[in-house]
Amino acid sequence: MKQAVKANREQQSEEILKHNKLSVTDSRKFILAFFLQQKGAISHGDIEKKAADRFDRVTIYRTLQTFVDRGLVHTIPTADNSIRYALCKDDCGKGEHHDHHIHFICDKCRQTFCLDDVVTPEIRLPRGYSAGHVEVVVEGVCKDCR
Amino acid sequence: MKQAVKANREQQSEEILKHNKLSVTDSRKFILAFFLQQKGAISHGDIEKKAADRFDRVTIYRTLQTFVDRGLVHTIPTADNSIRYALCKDDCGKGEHHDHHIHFICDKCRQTFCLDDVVTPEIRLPRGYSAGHVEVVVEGVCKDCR
DNA sequence: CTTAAAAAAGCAACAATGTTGCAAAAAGCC
DNA sequence: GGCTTTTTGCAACATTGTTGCTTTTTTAAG
Repeated sequence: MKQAVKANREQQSEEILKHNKLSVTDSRKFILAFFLQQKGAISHGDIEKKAADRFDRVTIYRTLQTFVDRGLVHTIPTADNSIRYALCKDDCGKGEHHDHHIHFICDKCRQTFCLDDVVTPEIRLPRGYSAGHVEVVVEGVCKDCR
Repeated sequence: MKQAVKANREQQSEEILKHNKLSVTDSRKFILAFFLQQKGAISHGDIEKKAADRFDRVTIYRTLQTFVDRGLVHTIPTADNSIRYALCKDDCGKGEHHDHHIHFICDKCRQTFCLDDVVTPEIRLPRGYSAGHVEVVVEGVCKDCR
């Protein structure tokens, strides 16, 4: 049963890669499947632990970079100097990101979530400043930990 | 003339340190004066460059950590893996931070500013989530670069 | 001003994280 | 299958951050 779910994620990963005109390789399938399995955002370290020597560290860095470049994942800023990555939703697609959603970091489980349903608010800036991207990170307790 | 301004910042730094019951040392005065001089937020690297071997790298790390612990400065999350620090305003004070303001990163000069007058908006979270701290980072073009 | 206790700085060594160049291997394509 | 392009693995290196310990500086008290 669980085997079937995993196989499905592998299948799904392969389709996503092809759809984005990326070569289908073991590491990319593995990392993408990890993203699909994961509810929250993940870091390079998370992948390295999970992969456990199946791939070179450098490969993981490069794969993540490729995914970011192609708009498959986006980065989430954190205060503790560890870049986290999360899968982009369909509406991100090629080129620009439309990640209007906010990010949530749980103080207890330390997981990072994309709250896709919560839209970033309009920010009124002082005269002279023009806004591009707005990033909102909320820290608190998630629904599983409360 | 400029000499006087600099001397004044040194003086001011010393007062802040004493007010926070911290020993007055060269490195602390230097780093605090740098914060006072700077409009935006600064990183460990910025200080290291500015200090140019006057202090050990470790001392800078520890000084920054002390300042954060004592509530003199706060950290700002960024997407590019470099922790940035900014001076806290008076209302932060001892213990908890009240940095309700948002942060602004200029795409052109890459400086980070605290927009003290812009208050973080209320965020309506999905059922089950409870919010603690809310961090808003806006990227765009600052008033000096437009 | 001198001095003893406390705090901070400097040094060295280490750990973690991220980057680059290049040769070998795998994927894509006819 | 064979050829071209892309990706991987490896090694070496750069940057960033941490820890333990000794020396120096600061503080506070006489």
